[in-house]
Amino acid sequence: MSISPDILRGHTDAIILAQLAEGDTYGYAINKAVQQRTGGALGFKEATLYTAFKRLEQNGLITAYWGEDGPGARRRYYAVTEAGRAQLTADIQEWNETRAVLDALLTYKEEQ
Amino acid sequence: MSISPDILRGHTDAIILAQLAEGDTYGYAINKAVQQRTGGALGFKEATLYTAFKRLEQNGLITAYWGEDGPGARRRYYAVTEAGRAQLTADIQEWNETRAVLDALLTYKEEQ
DNA sequence: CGATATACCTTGACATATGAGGTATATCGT
DNA sequence: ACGATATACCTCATATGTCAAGGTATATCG
Repeated sequence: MSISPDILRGHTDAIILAQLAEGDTYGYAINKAVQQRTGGALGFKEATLYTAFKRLEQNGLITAYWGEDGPGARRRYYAVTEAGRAQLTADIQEWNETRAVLDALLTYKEEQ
Repeated sequence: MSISPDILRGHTDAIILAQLAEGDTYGYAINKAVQQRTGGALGFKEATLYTAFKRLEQNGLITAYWGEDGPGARRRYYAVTEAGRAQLTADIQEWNETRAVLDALLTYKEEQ
């Protein structure tokens, strides 16, 4: 089983911000990194990814620039802003709260 | 901070099914139970709740009937079906996978 | 006897993920 | 040399679920 769209929803931005917090990178690489880190359990559809970049940039959470080197010139790199880092911190906190809440509501069944 | 709509999305049905798995009950009571169990961190908007009941019933995961006793006659009770129990099991499994994936992608920051 | 809690429901608006489609270069095997 | 695949970007229309806003009615409590 993999993660459904409705479950992914709301976490996309946080995942991207978390990747960018480790250093500037570009869309394709972010997606590969996410796939590797999750053992293939989670990956973005391309439309999801680029929609998210647009949204994050419009919200001032990331900035974008084109690569300058030869073969990487076609890559669009992203950098997280200060506001983006603050948002990531808030997102992680919300995730911790979400995990506690859903564990309380869903995991009782395992105890039976 | 409380759980945002986009984070809640996709978990609503599972939460309702989990409540119904403990015994038949009705909308208002489900919402109160969820609020109590989460210390107020999570509660359904009424429109969300009744939209979910409709969806779950159409998908054959729950069945509905009106209460028969005096003051409870206005209550619409729901019961989880076999398909609903199977769905809940799958939902819990997906939640466990989601928790592992998001912990891997988001919690690195705590280690710094 | 007025305010609040209980209890149900519908409709339209909104945001996000995605399918489907498009463009172009680099790399690798044969 | 060249076809297949990977890399790398993008847009548009659509589907779905949550919610704000609105409505109705009974029960309870001060």
